[in-house]
Amino acid sequence: MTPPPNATRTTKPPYHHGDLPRALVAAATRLIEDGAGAQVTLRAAAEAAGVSIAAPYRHFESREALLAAVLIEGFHELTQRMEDARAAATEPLAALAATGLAYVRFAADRPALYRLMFSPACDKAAFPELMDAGHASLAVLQDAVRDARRQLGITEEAVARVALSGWSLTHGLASLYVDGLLADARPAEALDALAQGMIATLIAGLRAS
Amino acid sequence: MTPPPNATRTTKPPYHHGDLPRALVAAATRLIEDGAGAQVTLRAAAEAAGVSIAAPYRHFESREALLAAVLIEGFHELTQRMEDARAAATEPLAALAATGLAYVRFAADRPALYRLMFSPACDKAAFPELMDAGHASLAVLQDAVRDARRQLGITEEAVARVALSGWSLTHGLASLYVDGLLADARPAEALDALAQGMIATLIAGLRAS
DNA sequence: AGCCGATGTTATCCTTGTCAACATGACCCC
DNA sequence: GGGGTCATGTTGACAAGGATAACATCGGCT
Repeated sequence: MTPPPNATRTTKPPYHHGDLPRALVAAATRLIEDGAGAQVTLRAAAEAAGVSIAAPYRHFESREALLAAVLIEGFHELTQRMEDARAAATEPLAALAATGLAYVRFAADRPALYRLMFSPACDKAAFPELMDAGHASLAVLQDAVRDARRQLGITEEAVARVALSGWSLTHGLASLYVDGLLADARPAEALDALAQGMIATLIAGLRAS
Repeated sequence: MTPPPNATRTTKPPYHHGDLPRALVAAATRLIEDGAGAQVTLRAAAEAAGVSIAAPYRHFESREALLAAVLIEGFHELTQRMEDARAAATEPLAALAATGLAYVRFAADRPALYRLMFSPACDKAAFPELMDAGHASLAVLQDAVRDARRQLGITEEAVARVALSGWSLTHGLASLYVDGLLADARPAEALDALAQGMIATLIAGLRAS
């Protein structure tokens, strides 16, 4: 798994070692999910990628920059999952609920990564690309809300605010889950059920206004 | 400010230096809020408290333990604020909304601290007291929900689940705010308005079910 | 008064982020 | 094909910071 299969190979293969940037991101991701969490060490990532300690600096300005790259990829995956879920539904309200559910499921599937994506371990303001990736995820939810505007009975200007409500709700639930503050909701099914219930309640509240 | 005035002196004054544990927690809190964030350094806290580098180890097992103490105090303050807000309202539904609003305001007032309180910088599972402090805050919200059970039209067994919804919503909003992902909602008033609207929507949704 | 243990200090080690100086080898151009 | 050039990778070193050990100090108890 160290040499990641050229899954979404968009950039041309760089130099003689292979794709070191990608290898480093993959190694760091793996380390994070294997328990290192926010304390991933640049040295460990370099070693896992099979290069020397200083090699990463040819591709990343700092440890934090590597972390940012990992998180950006995380946001891309999140965006993808939300888009897929949204596209699979046939009806706007169902699509909206599915989008929210996909969000929570992502957090449940990749808790360590999700945690870092919303942690001060990486100063988002310092990495515009990271901020953009985050906003791209939010945009999916906004689109889903816009599609369900009629069913929700809201105006176009309210879309952003309503999307924010949805994001807050799912993000809050997901955060509590990955932080272990949800003693119950242990099996993933329980979390799923909780998320679905909450989303339904919020939608009901919107329609009642 | 190095020798902190014995503000809420509850433990007996220890030894000859004064109350070093408290001084360290205060110093660390200050450093965190002055921009150090999760990268507070044990050395800096020790220096700010006017003691040598190794002194903190007489009172805290590790840097993380000091951090945990800071966060515990943060949760206590959060609990207090929620309780005050809840007590000030005269009607159950208003009390519930006020409790949620107090939560968001705490995050807005002390963003750096709030951030750390829900970050992987400190492994909550390793500090039972920290976990307890967090649960105490949640308990306030649960009590507020229980008081409004009739108005919300929910059963006693649903209380925990509904409280969780409310916590998720407010925590999500607060998290997005302190993470700077809310480009809008800059002035605190906007955040207040957003929070109130969301809480009202959620309550409406609960009553509609 | 004199002991004891809690508290604080000094010296030191180890990990880790970061940088500078050097090595290498792929690609381009003639 | 051969040499130049620049991106890429390596070695070595430094500084910051967490952690510990050995020593120093001071208050309270007997």
